Amino acid sequence: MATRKSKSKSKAKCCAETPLNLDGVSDGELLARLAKAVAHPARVTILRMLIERDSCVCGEIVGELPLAQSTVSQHLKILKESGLVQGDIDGPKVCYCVNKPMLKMLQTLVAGLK
Amino acid sequence: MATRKSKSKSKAKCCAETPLNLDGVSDGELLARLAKAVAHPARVTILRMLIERDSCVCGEIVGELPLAQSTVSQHLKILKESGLVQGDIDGPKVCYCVNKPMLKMLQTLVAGLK
DNA sequence: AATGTCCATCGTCGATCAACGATGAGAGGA
DNA sequence: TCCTCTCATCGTTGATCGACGATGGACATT
Repeated sequence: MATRKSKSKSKAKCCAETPLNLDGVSDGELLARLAKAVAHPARVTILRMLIERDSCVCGEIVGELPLAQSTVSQHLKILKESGLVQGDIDGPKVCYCVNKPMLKMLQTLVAGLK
Repeated sequence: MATRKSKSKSKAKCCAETPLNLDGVSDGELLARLAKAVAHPARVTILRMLIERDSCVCGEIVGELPLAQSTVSQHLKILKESGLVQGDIDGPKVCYCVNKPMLKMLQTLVAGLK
């Protein structure tokens, strides 16, 4: 599958949509959680990178950050746990992309502070 | 400077506006900092309380949260350090209010994630 | 002057974060 | 098969957070 690596639908959204189930979480707590996920410069960078390109392989992220691979993986894990990001396995690589509904939720909650 | 006493009971904005000097801080770092300030449910509650009422005495905040006074004071300190909130001494009390330009900045940065 | 109220700060303790190297699991390519 | 590449996870270390009680300072009232 040599064609798989650079081919797989240039701007493809690799990730299936997640319906973002929010169990009994108040929106205050949800805002706090999402804010916490964004509360680190490296994670802001990662998030922006994933937004700019529609999806992104983990290795590219590591390549652009002055951090060890394991550290980047940790940040990605935090972003995934927050729901802002999801990742799908694509062969030996892992493709990450933004969970847009969750990002929208964050934006709505922050915009609602007024 | 005459009546800066405790008579200012009404919805007075007790706080002078701060020009929010952001020296060499990238907007990614700024977003991370502001997000960190919001990244706790108690601080979200405090922020919303300060937004709802135009200003708020510290004691009222303590009265509405299930936390010790010292803990609330810590959260207020974090919010102040982030620039999202400012506090002015008004006699024996301390009046807190939201720094609207900074809140607006947070909203702009989050809304810019797209 | 003495007292009471309001709030910030200190010191502490357990929990979590942030970073790293090392190791391991999967998927291809040789 | 064996090896390489990619990524997640483990284990560790130092720093920071989050909570509390206790202390102390500034101010108003007595």
